[in-house]
Amino acid sequence: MFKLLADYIKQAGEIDEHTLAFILSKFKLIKTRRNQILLDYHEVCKNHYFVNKGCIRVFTINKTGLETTRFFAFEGGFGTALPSLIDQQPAFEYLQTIEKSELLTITRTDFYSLVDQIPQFAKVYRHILELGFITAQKRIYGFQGFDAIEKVKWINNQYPKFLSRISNKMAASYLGLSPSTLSRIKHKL
Amino acid sequence: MFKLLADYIKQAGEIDEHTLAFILSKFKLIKTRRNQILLDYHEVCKNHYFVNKGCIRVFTINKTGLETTRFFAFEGGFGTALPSLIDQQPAFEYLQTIEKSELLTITRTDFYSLVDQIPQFAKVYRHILELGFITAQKRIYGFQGFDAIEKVKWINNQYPKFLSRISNKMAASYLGLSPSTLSRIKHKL
DNA sequence: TTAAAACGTTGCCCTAAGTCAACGTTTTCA
DNA sequence: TGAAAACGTTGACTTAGGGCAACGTTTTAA
Repeated sequence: MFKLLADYIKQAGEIDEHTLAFILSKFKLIKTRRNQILLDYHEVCKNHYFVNKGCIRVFTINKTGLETTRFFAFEGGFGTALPSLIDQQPAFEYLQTIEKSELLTITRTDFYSLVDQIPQFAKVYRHILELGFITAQKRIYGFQGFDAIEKVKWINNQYPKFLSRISNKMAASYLGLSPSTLSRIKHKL
Repeated sequence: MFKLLADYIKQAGEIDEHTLAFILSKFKLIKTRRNQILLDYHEVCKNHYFVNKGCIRVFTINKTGLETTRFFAFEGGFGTALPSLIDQQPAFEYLQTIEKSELLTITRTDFYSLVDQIPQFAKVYRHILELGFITAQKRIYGFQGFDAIEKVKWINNQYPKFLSRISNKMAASYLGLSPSTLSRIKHKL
């Protein structure tokens, strides 16, 4: 049950079994349904989630009702409303499992206690942040100056299973396209 | 000369004068010209820069010759090609001072030594990453589903001096607009 | 289990924003 | 300091992709 998470932690640096077990003891398994909301728009985020199975989507809805997907966390990755978790302001975004999922969750308090007390876990957090930053950068990089076809090729390249795993609507809202445009392009490719 | 940087470090947490002085001793002042390139496209990034005066622009040019600006670092902020600095791969982006600038620079080696040896500096790095991540997120957030006018209002809101300080061309390449469109919108507002 | 709601795809039309070009202004650098 | 290059602005034209609607399919939930 903790294998994926243990691997994730180990990859950030050497760690003894005892410390690892202590870290893991702070995580709790939760099972969620398809389309279950983990965090509502106006809530302050209090948990970090590691995806053991399934997928977390981070998305928002603006005043005109347009839905925008910011991020997907798949098996073996962390997902949360990080800005809200960091500064404890309302999230202004939703967290949702878009498939039946198994998540390992840790409270914000426990998470930052581990960061402050256990140097190896500080490294893990550093790794999460570095990866998050690079991912966000790549996305800006990947999107600016790309037309619709290039965006779709880009996502196929970054994560080949993306379009078959994610619904047309959510994929479109991630890529910044209308569902109809994405549908037409998939047909064309 | 080190005042801004010292303030930046102090804001991440309590620090004694001696440790602070040790950290500062690793930074070196460099003065740069307008439009001076600090890092070339295929180079691996070896330095982190703190902007004391002036402005660093991070940008890239794709195969069709289109220039895209990823980030501006102004006075009191850090700027570098962070993905390249982290993983020591070629940057595929440029660093440039777009105004006559004064930068406090530290080598990658010294930077990560400080991160590993001095807990307070690890906090500074954590802060840089958290801020970078949130900034990148806000930008994706701010841009998706926005039309040209909304983007311009957004940037005026985020950083009111932006359009007067940054050239039309660079501002357009940051906002993902053509220079003509940005020019027309500025006229309209 | 089934009625209702949501989704995917496609056609038609429209509009926001890009391209290109012209021209005056500003910046560069030899 | 002055010629050349780059930039900003504006007009005329073009086009990528969004909006809307229709309709069949899939999903939801009572």
